Amino acid sequence: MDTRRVRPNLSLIAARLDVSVATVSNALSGKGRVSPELALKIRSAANDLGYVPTMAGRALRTGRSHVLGLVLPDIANPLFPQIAQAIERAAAEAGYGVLIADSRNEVSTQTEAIGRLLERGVDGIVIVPRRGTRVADIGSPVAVIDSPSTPGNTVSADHWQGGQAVIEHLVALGHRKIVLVGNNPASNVQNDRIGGMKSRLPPGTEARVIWAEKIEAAQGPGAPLGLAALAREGFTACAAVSDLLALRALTELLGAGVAVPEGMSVTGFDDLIWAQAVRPALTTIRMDMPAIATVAVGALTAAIEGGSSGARGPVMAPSPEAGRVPMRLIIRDSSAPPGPAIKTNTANRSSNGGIPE
Amino acid sequence: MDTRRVRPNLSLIAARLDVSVATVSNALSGKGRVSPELALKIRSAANDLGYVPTMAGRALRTGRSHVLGLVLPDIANPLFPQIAQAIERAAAEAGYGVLIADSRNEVSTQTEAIGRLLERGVDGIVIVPRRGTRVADIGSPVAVIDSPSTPGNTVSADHWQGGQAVIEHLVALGHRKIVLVGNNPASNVQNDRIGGMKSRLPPGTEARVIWAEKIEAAQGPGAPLGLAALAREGFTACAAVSDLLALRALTELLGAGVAVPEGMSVTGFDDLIWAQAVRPALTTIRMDMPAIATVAVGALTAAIEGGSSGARGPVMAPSPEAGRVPMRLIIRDSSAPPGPAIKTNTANRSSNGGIPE
DNA sequence: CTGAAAGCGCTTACAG
DNA sequence: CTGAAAGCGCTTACAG
Repeated sequence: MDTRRVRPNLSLIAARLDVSVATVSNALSGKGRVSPELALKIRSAANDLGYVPTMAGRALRTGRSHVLGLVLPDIANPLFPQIAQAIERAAAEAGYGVLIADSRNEVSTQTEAIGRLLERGVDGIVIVPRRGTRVADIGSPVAVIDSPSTPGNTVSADHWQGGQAVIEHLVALGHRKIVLVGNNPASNVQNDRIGGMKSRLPPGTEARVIWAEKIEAAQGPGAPLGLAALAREGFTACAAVSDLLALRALTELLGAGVAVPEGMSVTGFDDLIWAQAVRPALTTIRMDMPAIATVAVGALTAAIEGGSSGARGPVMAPSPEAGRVPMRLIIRDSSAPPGPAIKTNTANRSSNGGIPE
Repeated sequence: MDTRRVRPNLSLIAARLDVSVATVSNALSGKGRVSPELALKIRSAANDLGYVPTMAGRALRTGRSHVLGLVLPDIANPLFPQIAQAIERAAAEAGYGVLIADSRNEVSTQTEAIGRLLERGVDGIVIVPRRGTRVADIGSPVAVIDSPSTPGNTVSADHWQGGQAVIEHLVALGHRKIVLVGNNPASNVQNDRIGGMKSRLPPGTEARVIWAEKIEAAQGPGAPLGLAALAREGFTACAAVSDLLALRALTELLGAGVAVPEGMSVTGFDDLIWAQAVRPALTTIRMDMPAIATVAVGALTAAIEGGSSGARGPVMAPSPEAGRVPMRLIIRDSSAPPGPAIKTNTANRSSNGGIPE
């Protein structure tokens, strides 16, 4: 009754048309060793039967799975959707699937995760390390996103340039006393961002760097960053190394009665989903994930399909600079010129703070 | 020179030990048809050679890839990390890999994505639809997370119960006038959450439902939700259907000078990463993703490995109720008893709002 | 232009 | 307990 009980294969098509499987294979792969008429007939038969090539067969024969692995040592990282989406698209475009693996931020699990991926026969691996864990030669093409490990196989956002763009923006708005807010001073990415910021401070400007983890270590978890006090000292802007920190800064300032951006401008990094949800919406700077993914996947597929000796181990940009993708500033409402002696956001508010007596 | 030039296979091991590949296969798969001593020798040889089974060969022979597909129609959804992590873990535990596919929130792309996954030979698919798009029978086991499609193949957080838990919490704190904040009235999930909230309002309490999209449609994009005015009307708490909305509510309130939680308590939904980053940290309610993933993956693997007729098409809970996983309330600082006539958060603030004159 | 054959690495009846 | 053989679906020299 059910005509398509079994999944059709090349033999079925061949039998239907009374030709050989080799010819069917050649016709379908379009290598052009088949007469146009026959090829047409074969293709339409394949279509009618709902033929879908079995990857296992192809993979076994060719030695290529056309699957890439994506290792996220910190899958809880809120950047993950952007990364996964970009990699998946770039891979799909290149004819590859993406197998994910979570290494739960542990080195041992990362090794395991890579192993599992390799067992599943991935042709190459994209790794996004949290800290710059050095990725050993795994005997397969590897592309590292965002933290240099083995030189030459890394692509990354240009965090330094991103930091510069933020400061240029704030300085152009007229800010002269700026707080730079980091979380963890041991992070390469954060140091790059802050380094870039510092490098663009014109003479006559003042910057103060604060690290959230240090503050918490000293004053206990959840301790306030003390930005309201800095506002009182005359700082008019605060540039955070992440949207998460910017969010914390923003709510802390608003809660302390410092209006944003009038009392203090706030900027973030990464343009995560909530940057647009807060009020004021967050000025931030965004990685060009599609570009980064294209570089990573492109390097991988080149190594895979190029074959031979180059196909094993790290691939990618020969110089560390080559793999740096510029970041883009996105200006929203949380940054503005320093307030003209605006005291606070009392304008929107009844004298008792909007709470009925 | 390089001893492990080629990837070792069963034949290599067999040759090394002068036994048949069948025996090697049996020894390694531990089916117990081999004498203990031989099995031991084979296993150690396999180990020495660094043998890793080739999935393509196994898949071709057994017809099982041991890979599951994960279709995210909205990969940009901030819940994605939680979902992907939970599914990946549950799958890995069951011996399956996870291939991701992004359908970019379009129906046509969703069909394509499923097709790509099927071509790659996945044994089953987990789908997380954004709206309740009905998933057609694709001839493979399917588990749907979160939006009922074909009845009986869905697992979901119990959004209704989650809404109830939020209101119970607020009512217990003493709130009697509560704003319920939704985004899109067409969303099943949001309606479930709000429905649950309403169902737990005791007599004598008052609730007002507002929908962000409606407000924006009427007053333009980015229009304020008007929560400060509601605070003035005597509302003391605001329960949002998502952390994103709660974040918007929180910043809007703080910006308007209404202290949180003193002037108004705020609660969210989902416990996304930023719920802990804001000040005050957000009281919210969390889906039990690991449990949901376990149900989804378990149903899939049962259908796959159970084989026979049940292996095709939707699988899972027979009744719509069976697949409902309870949500858990997480109490943080943004909810508290209604302020005892606290006016605003002036305590932390100099009279001019922290801005130097 | 077309086909017969070999083989990728594995597992599974089946025979001994 | 062990092995010889077949076959999963595909592609690729090779021969005609």
